[in-house]
Amino acid sequence: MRRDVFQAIADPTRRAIINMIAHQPLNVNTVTENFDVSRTAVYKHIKILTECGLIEIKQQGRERFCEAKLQKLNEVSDWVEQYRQFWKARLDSLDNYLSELQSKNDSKTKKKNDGTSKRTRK
Amino acid sequence: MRRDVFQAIADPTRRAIINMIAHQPLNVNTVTENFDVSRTAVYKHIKILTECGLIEIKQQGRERFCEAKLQKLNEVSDWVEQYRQFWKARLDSLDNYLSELQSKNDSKTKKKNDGTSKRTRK
DNA sequence: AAAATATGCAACCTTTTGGTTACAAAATTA
DNA sequence: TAATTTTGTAACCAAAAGGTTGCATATTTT
Repeated sequence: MRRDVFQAIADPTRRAIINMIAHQPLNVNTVTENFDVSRTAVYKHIKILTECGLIEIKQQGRERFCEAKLQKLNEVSDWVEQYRQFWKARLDSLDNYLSELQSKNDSKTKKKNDGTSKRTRK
Repeated sequence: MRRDVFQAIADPTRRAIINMIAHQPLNVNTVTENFDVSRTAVYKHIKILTECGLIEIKQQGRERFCEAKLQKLNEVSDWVEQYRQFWKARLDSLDNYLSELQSKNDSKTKKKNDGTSKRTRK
């Protein structure tokens, strides 16, 4: 039974659950009301999210409130961000290309150009 | 056949494949060599990654090179980042708590404190 | 041309996933 | 106390996922 964050957020229903409780904790029945699958199905999703640490259950009377613990999303964030350079590189190239194009065009139409319209990217 | 980026990166083998070809394109056999499953299994993973746009296949003679197209990871990045406030908030609270504690402690032990050791977070 | 190499894919199998119904147990309410 | 509400979980099912072997096809190599 693999139970990591990547697998947990792969399911669209689970992502929707996370979205629901991100703002405020909700009990199991309330979460269920927003889906057209059974309470048991939703409960299983909640259990998976609990097992990988994305949510925590707090009992209050006969109800259990699901509280989002989104620190765990750091794992995903870290993994994704390590590749940002690989998809940013091309955008930068396009940027340079466009701004070169712009310069050429500028010098063709008007001789004066202070360069303020040049696109930049940090 | 659901084929979205979240589902694609849920499998650890596929994440490993992405990692391999992020730096330079590799042909199918070379990718396969690094795993202990069959070429067919790896091929299926590559197909899934292709179908959701994370990699592109370029034929070159009898070989096919797999090239990473990681722009699609933006979908994941965007989804995760929208929640950052929810897990950053608590760290900030802890930070404030710790720095308050520090102040109290400082004023108890030595009267003089220029505050340079105070923890800050932007 | 023949052999070797690199790949795509069908057919099949087992395990996992996501869902269901049915029932039990604990807490609240009437 | 009896009825209601909220939840946990067992038992079961169909479909999807991840894997395998075997074979066909296209390109090089020899």
